[in-house]
Amino acid sequence: MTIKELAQELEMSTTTVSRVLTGQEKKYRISEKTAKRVREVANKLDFAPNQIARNLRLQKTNTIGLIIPDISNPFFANLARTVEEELRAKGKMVLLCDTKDQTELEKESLLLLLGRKVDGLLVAPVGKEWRHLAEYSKVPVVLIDRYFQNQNIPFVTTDNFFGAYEATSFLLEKGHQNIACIQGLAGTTPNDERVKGYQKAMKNHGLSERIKVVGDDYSLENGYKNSKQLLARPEAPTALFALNNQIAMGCMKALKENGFHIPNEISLIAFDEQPYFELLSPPLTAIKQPMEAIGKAAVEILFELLDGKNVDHRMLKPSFIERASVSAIPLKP
Amino acid sequence: MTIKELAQELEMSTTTVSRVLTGQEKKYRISEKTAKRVREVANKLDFAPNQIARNLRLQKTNTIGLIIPDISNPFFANLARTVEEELRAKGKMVLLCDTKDQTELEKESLLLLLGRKVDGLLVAPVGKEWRHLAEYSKVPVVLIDRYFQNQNIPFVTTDNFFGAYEATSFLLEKGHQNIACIQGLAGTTPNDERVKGYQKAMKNHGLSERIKVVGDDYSLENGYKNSKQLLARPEAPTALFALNNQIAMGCMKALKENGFHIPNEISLIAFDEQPYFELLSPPLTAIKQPMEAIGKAAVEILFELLDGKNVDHRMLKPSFIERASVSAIPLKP
DNA sequence: TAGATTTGCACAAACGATTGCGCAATTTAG
DNA sequence: CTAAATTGCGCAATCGTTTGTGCAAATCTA
Repeated sequence: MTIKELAQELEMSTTTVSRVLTGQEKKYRISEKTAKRVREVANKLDFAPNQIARNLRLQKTNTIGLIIPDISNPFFANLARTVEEELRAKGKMVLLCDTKDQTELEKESLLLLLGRKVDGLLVAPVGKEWRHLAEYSKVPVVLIDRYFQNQNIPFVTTDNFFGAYEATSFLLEKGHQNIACIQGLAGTTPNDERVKGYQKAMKNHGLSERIKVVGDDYSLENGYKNSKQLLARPEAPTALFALNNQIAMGCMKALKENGFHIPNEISLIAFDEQPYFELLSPPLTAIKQPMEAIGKAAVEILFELLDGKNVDHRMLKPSFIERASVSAIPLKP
Repeated sequence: MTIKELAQELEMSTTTVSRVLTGQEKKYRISEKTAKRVREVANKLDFAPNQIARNLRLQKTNTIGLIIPDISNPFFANLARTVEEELRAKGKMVLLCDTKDQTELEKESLLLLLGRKVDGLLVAPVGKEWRHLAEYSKVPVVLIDRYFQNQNIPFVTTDNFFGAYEATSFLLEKGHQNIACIQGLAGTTPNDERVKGYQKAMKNHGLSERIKVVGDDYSLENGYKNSKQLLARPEAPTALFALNNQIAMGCMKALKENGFHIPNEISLIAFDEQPYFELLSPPLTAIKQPMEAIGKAAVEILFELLDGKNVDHRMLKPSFIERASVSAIPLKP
């Protein structure tokens, strides 16, 4: 049913109907009597305006594009959930794109979404390239999680440096000196910041030469493979710091397979909390990112941009969840 | 840049430009020379047609609505991933709605998506009501996971009865007789089918009077609470069958808290496999749903519907993953 | 060479809403 | 009672595409 048919039913012009239904009756001096009748009949006939036509006319779609590297990663799934909820509350819908951590798919997604005239974009970028994000976008963009220094695209992220510094310091205070860090995708900001936090803590304890960073992506396999290699060395580490949840799983798998007892023989900390961490054995010590706050902040910033305001980035503090996967090491003489 | 501006640049009509860019040059006898020039200039100027306008004119949006109870549940997150990938390959995009397992939000989502003229709908419904799904929809709908008997809405689902029957039989063969089943949302088809599978297996072993089904939703808390209650009874079960992954987590948490050793003192099986199950201790025996196949099948069916074909439902076999959370019980005399 | 075909493109009407402007009818002012 | 002001609503353009139809120019037929 179109507004035209509705107008015929009412025996008046589409103009009047439209004005009533968009709440402009006063502005255009439609009599209350007419307005009431319009609303009643529209209701009775279940009239709903064609959004496509509205979008075209109003040059606005009330749609936000959400670009994410991997929705099956619980980190991003949670993000999507919060974002969807917040946007829905503000009358927007979300077009979802999963890039599988491939920059090419990210570019393609960007173009597709812009072609569909989204009002804005929320992007958790792959993180290696940024030009396409800055160039193509005529609409407001907010980056999430991964971002780019000096690029003037607003972002919201965890304070990765702080979290990693804290975690490493915790291990150091427990007496660990031989701590290896298994990183994710090098070159992406969160990863590099976490590595820096780890390095800084090591340096502060005078252990610069003990710094050891291995690994090259955010996968379970990466954690698994590198753990095995580390354990095989003569100077095997006494503690592992896994830079995301999937890497941590890989570590755990490797440690168990090789018969290393956690935490008696080796300690483990993960960046990224997951609900099941408390059920593992031992329960896993982790740095928790404020997922919900991140999602909310991103939407907030996006709306400020849509309002034409100038906004900066936002960096949120992670929290430290101490569990049983870390044990103290007696001080060596 | 609009097609009009592009046409001016080329000094020809929008008609011609449009026909070339939509590949109808032969049908409308545009000379190859002209066509080539159009394509070149369009490329150089990065012209991309306004999809909103196309959608309006073509009465087709190339957009599919995806309605899901909870995207933060890995089961559905995985589903979303597959669906997005399959749809993208076919040139469709997905509008995402999360209903938080509330029928009201599901109805609202349905209306919103229809207002936006999606070409079709993929719905993992809350599952208690179905009228809105059948009534409102002028577009093809495929249900996923939860479905409705006799409703003539095509669906794709795991063979829940079979999976549950198999799991229960496995426990029975191991000598368990006192097996409790902790269910999810009663009244939803997958849940009820799983319960039936459990009951059938028990009956086949002559244990009808030992059938015990408790619980009332798909949450961790439900699994936790009911496990505690079961354990407190004089005739505590020797095995638990948790009807989804979150319930299983709740069971595990309760068992650990109460100091019950799995599987020595009590066995546990979960319906729904998750990647981290193998890392729990003990690794959790589970019934794995063919997630990817489900997503693919759903998209396939949807396209058949869009092609005007008549399709029935599809029921996919789950697989059984045996791990260490079940032990045998010596036969009683 | 005249008429019939074919070739190559453009006009203008959709798609379904919103909105600036105008124009009667009614009310108010004087 | 007439002119001015107000009230109540509709005409038609517009958003950016696609497409049925028409109309010249070029080519072919005989």
